[in-house]
Amino acid sequence: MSDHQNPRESAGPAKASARPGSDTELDDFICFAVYESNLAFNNLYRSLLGDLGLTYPQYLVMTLLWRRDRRTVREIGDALSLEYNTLTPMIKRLEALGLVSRVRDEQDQRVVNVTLTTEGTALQEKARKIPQCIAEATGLSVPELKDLKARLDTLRSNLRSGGGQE
Amino acid sequence: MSDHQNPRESAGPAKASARPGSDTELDDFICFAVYESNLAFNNLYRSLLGDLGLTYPQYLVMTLLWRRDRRTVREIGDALSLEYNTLTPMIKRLEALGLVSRVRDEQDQRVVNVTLTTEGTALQEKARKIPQCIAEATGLSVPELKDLKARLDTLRSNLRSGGGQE
DNA sequence: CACGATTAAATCGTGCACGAGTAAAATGGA
DNA sequence: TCCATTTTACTCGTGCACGATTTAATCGTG
Repeated sequence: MSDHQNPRESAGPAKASARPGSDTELDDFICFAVYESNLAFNNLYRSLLGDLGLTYPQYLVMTLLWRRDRRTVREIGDALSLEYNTLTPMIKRLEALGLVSRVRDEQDQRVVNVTLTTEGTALQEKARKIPQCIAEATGLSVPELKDLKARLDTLRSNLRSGGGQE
Repeated sequence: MSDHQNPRESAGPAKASARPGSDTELDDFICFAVYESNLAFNNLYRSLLGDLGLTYPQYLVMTLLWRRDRRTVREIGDALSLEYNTLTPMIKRLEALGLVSRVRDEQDQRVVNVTLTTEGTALQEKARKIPQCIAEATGLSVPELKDLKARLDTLRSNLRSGGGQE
């Protein structure tokens, strides 16, 4: 009925950055700030990764493999907090692109090992400039980024422990 | 080839929260911290919104309408940074749930006005406790949340201005 | 050895997000 | 007035994310 009823006792008022032009009516939702920041990152990555033919989640998987090759699907899922039903199709797409190969483990036939192909390894060169571009696009200094990351890690840890098995 | 080559001059070292158990190999990516926080929020909202039969993006749309009813699809898209191709099916699902109605504007036949149904308005009562639950699940104080939100707003603004039309 | 329980992975269905393309209404000059 | 342009919305195809279910391999314990 009424026009502006804010649940401000919960998530905080935070009317700081309300510019007249932008419709920031969900200012007091911290989750919305995270949601929007994630969308902004995705869109930035989309333009940067277009040359490589990768999506952002695919880039994360490739980054893991560039750092340490030969991982199981489960290991990748643990690192990215993703389930098999997300990863299996995604890794199959990377396989179709010729970047990774999926082979059953000899010792344990349940396990699928994901390894880089020559082409997948070579792609790392073309991706080397990306972290630098991202860091610059944030417009924040290294200490600021470090601090923000620490706060987000705390937030994420709290959210998982609270929502998971309370 | 080599085992650990970190692009740490760009996105910051940030080896602070590396616990032995959790596989945090993407620590130095600020984007990854945002990505993971967003996933954590989504999963928390999923459990909270299950009773209402809403998804998180649907909840955001409903929240906008609860604050001010009768919005065009464009207004909703501006508020959430979403395109028509995302919103049109989503709002049609809300319509199928009986929560909103979509009617063409009399003056401008291009415009579709989205308004709450009686049922949609009534749903606000059941959703009233959610912001409080979310705020508590973050485990952060109101000043901390306010500060974190301000930093994310800066980050998002920088990302958009840099990646958009440079 | 046998057999229930656990684990790794895959499949299916739903919904969000976006690029590309389409359609129709409204607008703005020449 | 007329027509190109803009605006609003929609459709289609692809990929991510997850709940629910399924399959196959391995483990554990009697």
